Amino acid sequence: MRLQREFYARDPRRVAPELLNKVLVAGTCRGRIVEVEAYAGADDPGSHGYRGMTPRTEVMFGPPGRLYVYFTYGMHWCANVVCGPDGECAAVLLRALTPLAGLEEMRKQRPAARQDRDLCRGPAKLAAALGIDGAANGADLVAADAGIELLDDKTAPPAKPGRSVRIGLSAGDDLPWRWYVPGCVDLSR
DNA sequence: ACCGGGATGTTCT
DNA sequence: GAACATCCCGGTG
Repeated sequence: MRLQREFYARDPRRVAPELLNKVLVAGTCRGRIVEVEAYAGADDPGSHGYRGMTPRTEVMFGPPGRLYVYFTYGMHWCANVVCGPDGECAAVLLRALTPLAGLEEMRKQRPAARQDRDLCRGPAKLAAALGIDGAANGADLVAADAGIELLDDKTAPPAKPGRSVRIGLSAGDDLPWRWYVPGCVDLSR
């Protein structure tokens, strides 16, 4: 069943570990979430929203359950799930998936991937594999806007998720707000 | 396997 | 003008 609004409307550090083992659907593609990172607002120097709302980060401050998709390094898109109450800056970055369906489509959209295990091993890789770009920014997952939604297929999150500091940051890199499925072969890096 | 550098352009100072 | 929630490729061992 599809995740509902109240699931998202909480602290991203609470939502993040619960997103593990949920299923991301985008068109014909599906993947199981195995790695995430939480981002907050004014108290999180690693967040895009640290210095307040800008045109780019507007969605992050809006209602929960929407997709925040940003462009970085001149070529990559990354997808977040907006969390917390409307008006607060909070989101969870999707960092890695285990591919479940639509593998042919993913291979087409990720020509550089040598093996299927490389299709969704990283935030920009999974966005490319599922065809998620700026057009999906602000899409409401609860309404399955743009064919994108999050499902609970009754696979429980890991009882003891792995946890570490977040990856690739120059500030806020001391906060242990990354969670992952321990031992999973599809993690980033 | 690991490491180093280049790609590429939007966003904000 | 600098930074950037990254990835890919080509080097070496």
